[in-house]
Amino acid sequence: MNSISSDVIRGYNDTMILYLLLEGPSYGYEISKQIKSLSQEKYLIKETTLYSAFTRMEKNGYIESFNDNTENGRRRTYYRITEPGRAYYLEKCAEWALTKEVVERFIKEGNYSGDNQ
Amino acid sequence: MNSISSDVIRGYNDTMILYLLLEGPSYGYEISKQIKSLSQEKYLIKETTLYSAFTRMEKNGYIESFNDNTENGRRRTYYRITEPGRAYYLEKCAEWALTKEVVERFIKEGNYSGDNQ
DNA sequence: CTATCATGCTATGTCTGTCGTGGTATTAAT
DNA sequence: ATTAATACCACGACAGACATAGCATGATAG
Repeated sequence: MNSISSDVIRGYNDTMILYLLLEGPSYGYEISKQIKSLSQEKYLIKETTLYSAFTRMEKNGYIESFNDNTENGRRRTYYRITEPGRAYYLEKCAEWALTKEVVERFIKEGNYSGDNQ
Repeated sequence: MNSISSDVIRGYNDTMILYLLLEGPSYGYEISKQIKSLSQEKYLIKETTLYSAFTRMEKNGYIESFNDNTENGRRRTYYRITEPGRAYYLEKCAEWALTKEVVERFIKEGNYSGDNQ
């Protein structure tokens, strides 16, 4: 047990992406690297999962795409978070608090001795 | 926000069911009532979700079904947890700890002032 | 005795998010 | 030239959750 299976974190991919977009516009490859490092390699989002999340969230109005026309490097699609996106993110944070509370009533703690790190 | 959407808790239905089975054999209707009350009405598992979880987990060897032949009330299918089921449950608990740790790096706490239930 | 409600379970098909596979294209380094 | 890292996308498969619908028993009320 050193990484997270996808159907456990399912439903929080969008939240993680939006969190990173709160700090400013970004694009696919960068987001995936940030998720990797912020999670300390414990969660690696799949490319297809990421890009389909972009598509879905843009359709839902949570993010907007645009192109960087300073135009020195590679072609990229940038995304920025919208106001509905911020609201959605906050909802998900509240929902997380509830979920955590509920799930933990069904979890037995202990006996995985605190691994350092 | 007073209930939990399903794809958030997806991946923990099995864990919740197994937790309840740790205390002894049980059956569908009872489990659903217990999930409701233990979660303080915050999560209501759908019947079809519950019974398909039973089927899946029995196929995976995490639970076993049997009939109560004291036979005074309705026909029920009871389930008991197996050894692999216990092991699986403990794995999920460990995974939960990891998941929680990761997800919380992407969550902004605060500003949902503790609503009194 | 029949209607109704709570209990208890199952069959069938749909939907959604994740992901495997495979492909395209640009840039930088060897 | 070739390779690796970057950057993205199309397509289809799959699994879990769920809507809908149905069946059957037992208890309670009229």
